[in-house]
Amino acid sequence: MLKRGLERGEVLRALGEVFRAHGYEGASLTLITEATGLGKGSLYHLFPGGKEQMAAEVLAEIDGWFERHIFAPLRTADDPARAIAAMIAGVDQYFHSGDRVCLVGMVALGSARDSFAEAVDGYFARWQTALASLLRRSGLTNSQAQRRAEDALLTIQGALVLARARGDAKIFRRALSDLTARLLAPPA
Amino acid sequence: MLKRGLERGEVLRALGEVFRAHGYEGASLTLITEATGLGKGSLYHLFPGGKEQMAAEVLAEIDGWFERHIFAPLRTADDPARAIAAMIAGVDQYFHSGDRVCLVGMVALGSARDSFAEAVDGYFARWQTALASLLRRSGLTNSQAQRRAEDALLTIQGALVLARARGDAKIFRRALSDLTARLLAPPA
DNA sequence: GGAAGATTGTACCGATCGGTACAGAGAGTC
DNA sequence: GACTCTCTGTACCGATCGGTACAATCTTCC
Repeated sequence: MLKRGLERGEVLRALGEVFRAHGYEGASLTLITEATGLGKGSLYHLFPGGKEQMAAEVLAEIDGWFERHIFAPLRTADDPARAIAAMIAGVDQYFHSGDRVCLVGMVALGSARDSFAEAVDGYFARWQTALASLLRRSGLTNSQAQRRAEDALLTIQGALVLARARGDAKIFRRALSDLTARLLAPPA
Repeated sequence: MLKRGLERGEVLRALGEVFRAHGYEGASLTLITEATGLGKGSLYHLFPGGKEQMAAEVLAEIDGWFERHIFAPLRTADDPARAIAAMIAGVDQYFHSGDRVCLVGMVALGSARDSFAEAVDGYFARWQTALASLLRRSGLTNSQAQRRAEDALLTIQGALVLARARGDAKIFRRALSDLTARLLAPPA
């Protein structure tokens, strides 16, 4: 059991924030011990694989969250409009309306990408497939659905980058609102 | 004068590739000396401000390239369709059709953001303003033009992230092609 | 209470970090 | 050739990096 009842999930959440704030290479063990309140001894006891294992588990936890809250609902929903609204709401919540950065996207851009290529690709691939399957059920052809899902993912990532770059979270909310309309539009 | 006739511009270009490949924090002086062929002595002679100055000058050089090849033409063009096509072609060229990452976007996401906040914000702000001015001349209202320009920047950034994440540069080309159509569409 | 195992803080490791000092090589000028 | 000034390679700096070793401390169960 962990000291002070700290669960592994809480540790992972703290780790996630450190990686988000400083990137994989920038997240030093000093920063990590500060953020988690855990000494090196505890850290390496929990994660014998070191920083790489920490990052891998953080990515897996993020993936799990999206799987439960975003991907799975998309696959099973029967009302497209409601499902899309729910996805957008979930995304808005997860990214704190643009104040929070996407760790998966960050890793993809950095040099740590190669170490986590599979996790990164899988995350976006499953998201796109889940969204496309919903769009197909709403009347789009397979290729239309794939393309529109790709557009959705790329819009979310771009909005996070631009919002961060310009220090204006409203950019993210505007993009999400436009995206909702674009996803619900009738097939061209 | 530089050894072997190496110009400062060439050094900056090599530096840019190192920063792109490893991020600001990941670009160690060892990596930098290898990429530029310059020892520490030369490096610190050329850039007394160290890594931070190197990154600042690289960002400035990128900014200059976009200013000359993208922003300025947008401001003075009289044929919107041609100007937009030229911008898209320039962007496609600069980012090697999706194989190259946007250093400005990368810096924006990383923890080095605060050090270069002004440069990062200015780059996107001038791009958006230049594009919006063209769109206004093509018949859009000011707010429509601003919003559509914002969408363009975010789409480009997102496409670069997603293409990188999925290891598929075609995503970038598709996004640019769709973006062209969206920019040329009549006002809603 | 005492054995066993999980958990922890601390000291320490070699490697590498960004940066400095400085002697000397190279080029230009007279 | 000698003086100047620009440029460069190398040795070195303290700090920090990710990671390991290990003894001390807690829990748990008997």
